Order: sequence, then structure tokens, then C-alpha cells
Amino acid sequence: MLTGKPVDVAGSRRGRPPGTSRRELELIALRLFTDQGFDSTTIEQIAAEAGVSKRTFFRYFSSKAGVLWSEFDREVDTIRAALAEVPATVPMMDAIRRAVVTANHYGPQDVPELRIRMNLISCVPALQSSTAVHYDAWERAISDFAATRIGQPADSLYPLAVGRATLAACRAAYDRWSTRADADLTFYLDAALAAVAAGFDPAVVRASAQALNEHVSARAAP
Amino acid sequence: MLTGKPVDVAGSRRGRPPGTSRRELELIALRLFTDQGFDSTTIEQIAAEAGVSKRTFFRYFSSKAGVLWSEFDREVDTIRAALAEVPATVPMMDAIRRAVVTANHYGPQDVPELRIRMNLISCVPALQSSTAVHYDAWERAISDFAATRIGQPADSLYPLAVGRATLAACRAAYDRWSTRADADLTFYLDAALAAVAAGFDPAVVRASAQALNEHVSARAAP
DNA sequence: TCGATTTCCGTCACGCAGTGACGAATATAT
DNA sequence: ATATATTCGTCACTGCGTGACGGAAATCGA
Repeated sequence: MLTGKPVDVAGSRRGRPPGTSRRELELIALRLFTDQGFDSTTIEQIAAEAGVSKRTFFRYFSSKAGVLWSEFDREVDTIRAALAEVPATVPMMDAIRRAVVTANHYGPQDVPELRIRMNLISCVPALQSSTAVHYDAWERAISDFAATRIGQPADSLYPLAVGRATLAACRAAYDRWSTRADADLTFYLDAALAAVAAGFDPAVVRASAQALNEHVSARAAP
Repeated sequence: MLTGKPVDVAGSRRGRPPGTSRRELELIALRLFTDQGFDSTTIEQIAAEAGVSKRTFFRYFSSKAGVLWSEFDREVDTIRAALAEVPATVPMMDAIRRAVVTANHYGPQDVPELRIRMNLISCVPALQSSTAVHYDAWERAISDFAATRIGQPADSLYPLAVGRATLAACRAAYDRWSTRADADLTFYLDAALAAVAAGFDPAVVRASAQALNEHVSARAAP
């Protein structure tokens, strides 16, 4: 957990050292957003608490909402790498499910912050507006993989639909997980993506839902 | 096509008559957005061309982007009504597919404007940000239906995933249709939703893709 | 030691989206 | 003519995000 206020150890670089860090702004913003709400928090306030000016905030993040998306943006690379390693014998949707699930194995120390971020993203309307740009790269990671498997351009109908539907299911899992603290995130993701792969067949889905409920109650009363 | 400049026939109502109409602002905005771009068009410009003030624009639409979503918002009611009429014997995903497709049967006179709107929405980043709010109601129409079929609350994992994945597939269809003018919108929608119902099984998808290509080429050379 | 260079920062000014308050304009009803 | 209802315009304001420009603080080379 990075909380160092002054400066990260200046690695003998040239020029004036940064007066703050990306991570520090991230933490301050997260705290203010949860305390007093996203809309009621101004950029100047965040910058002031970090001891910098408004202009400096925008040198680290391109928008007020962007401060919450750093880690999500990094996840895209993880998924691409995971998909590249899956052998060709694994069915397409299984490969996608594995890659997404492994990319979402967070350590226990990161869970609280992750949950706060997701709660904000799924609840605050002004933040929901900021989703499109960041989701786009995520979807394309899936679409590119689906394109090779199906044998069509990545911008054609089916790869596009696979990428978007995959993200859609994951967002459903994210939302459920962020509002209920009853199971691992990976469990929700796995269940949602399995449902997609089953074409949302109600029989399969109902059975899977029951398994999830049992898992949850077993976890609630150990 | 409504283009009446002065005022709609005042139906003997009381008070000062409107100086413009919602529809007129919509058409002016659409023209300016396509001519000079969304970002380069200011609200004051749209209002000025309609002969009203900036403040009046915001009495008709809640945001600059909102001017493009009037029809989409109305589509939600159509889908809900269509889903309510589907007999319980029809499989869930088939019912959704039918309802969505029938809700998107646009007359030839509406197609050009529809295409312009969708091109804007899928291309301009500032407009993509505005999607979340409007998509939400659409997704919930599907989720509510899926909830009754699956037998779970509408805000639980699977209904949520069904609603979002359905919209995701439809957005893929919208995008493909708006960039290529080679087939009916309903054809793309049907194909995308069939792929979802098949769990994106590559064998099924490839066969369906071939059928779509044949349909397209047959349409291109009649 | 002293400039040169590099990097980060602050200030100022600006455009534009969106909101709230308040009174004026224009219609009908009595 | 007066009251009432509805829409509109003006004004002032907050806050996001951007561009330009010079200053501050570090290292490097002589």
C-alpha cells in the first residue's frame, strides 16, 4: 500500500521532482468521493489536499472520473496476455472465461479499495458516463481473440458481439459482487460467463444459481 | 416528417405558446452535429437557429447529448409491451429476440435519420459517454422479463446478465448496420441475438455468418 | 562553482455545459 | 379589464477541462 506523502525515492532522475504522485491523488480522490460524494467533490479540493494545483491534477488524469480507472485499464493487458496463452483446443468461451477470471484474482489487501471503486462506478450516474471509453479497450481484447477463433475480422458482427456480451456479463458480476459481500468476485464472474456460454438456457442457469446460493450460504455460516 | 417552423397548432391551451418544438430542436441539432461535429457545436448555436435562448434548450432536453435519444427512450416501452404479449411457451431468448426485432421495424422514411443518429452515437466519444443512462432502462426491460422466466429477482446476477448481454449484442448489430448499409437492421439484430442464444458456439456462429453474407451479397446484386 | 538542460509545477485566462432565480411576454378564462 | 397559466429571456453563477507561458527545482557538464 503506497501512502508515502512527500515523493517516491527519486531515482536520480533529472529535473524538478514531482510534488505528488498518481497514486496519492487516487487515494485522496477515493476518500473524498466516498465521504462527500462524487459530484460534491471538486478537482480543486482533491488537488488542494495533495498540495498541488488544479492544473496538476489534469496532468495526471484526463478527467475527474479517470482517477478511478487506473487499475481497470491495466487489467486489459492481463487479459490479452492470458488469452494468448490459452491452447487452441480449449473452446472459445471457456478460454475467455478462464482469462477473465484469472485476470481478476485480487489479493485480500486490494479487495476493500476495489469494492469502493466499483460501488462508486455502479451507483453514481456521473461516473457511469465515464465507462464507455475504458470499456472499449476491454471489449476489443475479447473481440480480437474471438475474431481469430471464429475466423472473421475483429470489427465484424460476431466478434464484436462476443466482446460486448462478455463485458456485459462481467459487469453484472461486478455489480452483484460490489453490493453483496458474500462470495469471491471470481465466483460471480465464472457464473456469469458460464451463463453466457450456455446461451442463458434457463435450465442451466437455474441449476447454476442454486449452486451459487449454496456456495454463498456455506460461506456465510462456516 | 415534422418541420413546421412557427408553432404546432395551438390546441386552445392557456398561456404563452411555445416558441419552438422539441422536434425542431432535434432536427437542427442533428444537422449541425453532422455538418460541423458534435464537439464544435454549442448549445447556443442550436438554440439560436431555433430562435430561442440557451436556457430554453435545456427546458426541452436535459443535456446536449440528450437531444439524440428521444426515439431510443421510446423504444423501451415498445419492447416491454412486446415481451408482455409473448406466450410462456416460447423459450426465453427467442422471446427476447422477437420482441427486440419487432421493436426495431422502422419505416423507410425514418431510416436515414436513424442511421445518422447511430453513426454519431457510435463514433463520437463525447456521445458514447451519454449512453449509460439511456441504456439502463432498456436493459431493465429485458432483465425484468428474464427475472420472471428464470424465477429470480430482477437485480440478481442472471437476469442482470441477460439484460446487459442482450443490449451488448444489439449494440454490436447497431454499429455494424450503421457503418454498412448492406442489410436490414432487423437482420443484424436477429443474427446477433441468435448468436447469444447459441452461447456463441463458433460452429453455429460461422454457419450463421455465412447465411448473413449470402443475404448481403444477394441484396447487393438484385 | 556556475551555467545548461530537464522536468515538473503554478498562474492566468478562457470556452462551454448546466443550474437557479426572477421577472417579462403572451395566450386564455371570467 | 383582470386574473391565471404557461413559456420564455436574462443574468449570475459553479465547475470541468484546455492552452499558453514563465518560474521552480533538480541533475549534468565544464
